[in-house]
Amino acid sequence: MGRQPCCDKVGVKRGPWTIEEDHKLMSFIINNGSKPCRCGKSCRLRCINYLRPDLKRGGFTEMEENQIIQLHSLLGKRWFKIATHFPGRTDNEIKNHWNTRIKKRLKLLGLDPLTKKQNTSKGYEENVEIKSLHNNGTKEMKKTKEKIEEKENKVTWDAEFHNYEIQSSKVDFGSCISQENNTSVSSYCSSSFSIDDSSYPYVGQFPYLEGNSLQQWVDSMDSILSWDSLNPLEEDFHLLENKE
DNA sequence: AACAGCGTCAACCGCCGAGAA
DNA sequence: ATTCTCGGCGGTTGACGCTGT
Repeated sequence: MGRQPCCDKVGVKRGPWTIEEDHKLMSFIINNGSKPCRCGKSCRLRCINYLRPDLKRGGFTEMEENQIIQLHSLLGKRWFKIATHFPGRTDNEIKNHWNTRIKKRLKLLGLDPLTKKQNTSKGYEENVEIKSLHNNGTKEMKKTKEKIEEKENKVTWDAEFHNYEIQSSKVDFGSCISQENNTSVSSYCSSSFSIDDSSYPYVGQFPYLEGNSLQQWVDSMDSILSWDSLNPLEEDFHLLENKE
């Protein structure tokens, strides 16, 4: 058995993050606020997987997918290593994408997700056979084909949206804030957002970023992302909380 | 309209290794 | 040398939204 999970600590909150907690965490990172009542591990994860300003959002492009497949055959399930080849992507994101989409895509193509070779063992073909027997074959196959096409169209759209996001990320925070005052709370919370909602979900939500460029934020994040100083500061946090 | 099944993804779990005590 | 603590990272879970019946 391993050690007890750090989140078992009394008074340490778990579950989905609230906007307020994100604010606290961002504020804590920038060094003028209190840390949310979460364990360091959870804060680190939240920052890496969600709050990082250089994060790309939206679906993976076909090129990215192919690159993931290639890297997976070279590195195996070392998602962190794979993620280092995709600036703005997290290991979690890549892992999720692999498990939910790429695996299936390879299977549909009759390829073994592990070896990427044509799957000659029964698995895939058997599936198709069973489906044809049970669902009158051609109808089901047509549906599957339509689904694949639909998803591929989505990927193309997602790729275009990516470009939009990349362009958005080049914009200075200061100028963004004035444009983004209308950003709704729901779009901030959501992991996916429409073009109408505009670029990064937290832009405009952190007034203390005003005047700072995105790059400055990234730099300040990088300097603390080792999180070495985070746990000792938990005590300070409690003191600050009591003062509030 | 209601329900079931499925897909997605954020967040947590827990093992492992490194480094400190 | 041993024990303890913590961060890293792959595996897993569960909530939520979407789609089909």
